[in-house]
Amino acid sequence: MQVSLASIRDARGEVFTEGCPTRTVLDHVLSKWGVLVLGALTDGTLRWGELRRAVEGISEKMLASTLRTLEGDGFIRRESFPEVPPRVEYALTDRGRELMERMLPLMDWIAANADEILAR
Amino acid sequence: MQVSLASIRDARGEVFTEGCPTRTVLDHVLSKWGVLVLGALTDGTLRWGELRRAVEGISEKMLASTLRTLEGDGFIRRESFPEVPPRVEYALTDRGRELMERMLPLMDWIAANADEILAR
DNA sequence: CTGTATCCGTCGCGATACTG
DNA sequence: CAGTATCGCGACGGATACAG
Repeated sequence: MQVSLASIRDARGEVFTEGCPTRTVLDHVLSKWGVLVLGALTDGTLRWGELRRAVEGISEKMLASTLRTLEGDGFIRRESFPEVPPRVEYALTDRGRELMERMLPLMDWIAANADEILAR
Repeated sequence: MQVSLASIRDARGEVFTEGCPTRTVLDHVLSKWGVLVLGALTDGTLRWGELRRAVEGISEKMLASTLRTLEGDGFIRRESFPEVPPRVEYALTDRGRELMERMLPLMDWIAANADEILAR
């Protein structure tokens, strides 16, 4: 079971240098609420209210903030419809789907092993 | 490019329920410093001091705390040698390697795309 | 060298109220 | 329905000093 991170190390052998853009993206994408929001959007478009209910426990403030960050990074797309009452839909972009293709195996493994990991 | 999270949804269609063990493991493993420490250990054993230097910017307090959490979850193993001066080595366990097998493609993709993602 | 203990700032985040 | 504005607290985490 050979695993290596060599391809993403810099010249000094460091993983993700401080101040490096990678750290920022890592923080956005792997944040407490970021992963859950991205996960919720993985199998389809959701409206604001649906998202709020799907990501159990998230506050409106954090949902808004997380959505704006992920939209700013181009992982999700916001589409608002000029109706009454208002309707706004959120969905993964192509970039977001690329990301989730890599994230899903990880979340899947964690979901499958969480109980055993915490059993102690 | 079809992607789905259906396998890890619960009966109510929610992703990771609040209070679920999965959320805890997610927080440990995807924490700001957790990913970097795990990443640093990915291609081999490191001593405390090496780890501190490899994970640029981490404080001693957070390094200690992160290591204890990840050790508690069984992702890393701590081995201390009764020498003077003291020597302590940290390495991934089998479980840790299983985790990193799933995490590395993600980190790799992020490292490769971070610049473009933040370019705006 | 490998940590632990303590202090203490800040800011992440939740709660609440309010608006288009 | 889909958010924004404001307040306030608690804990996350950095700096420093000290210990084994």
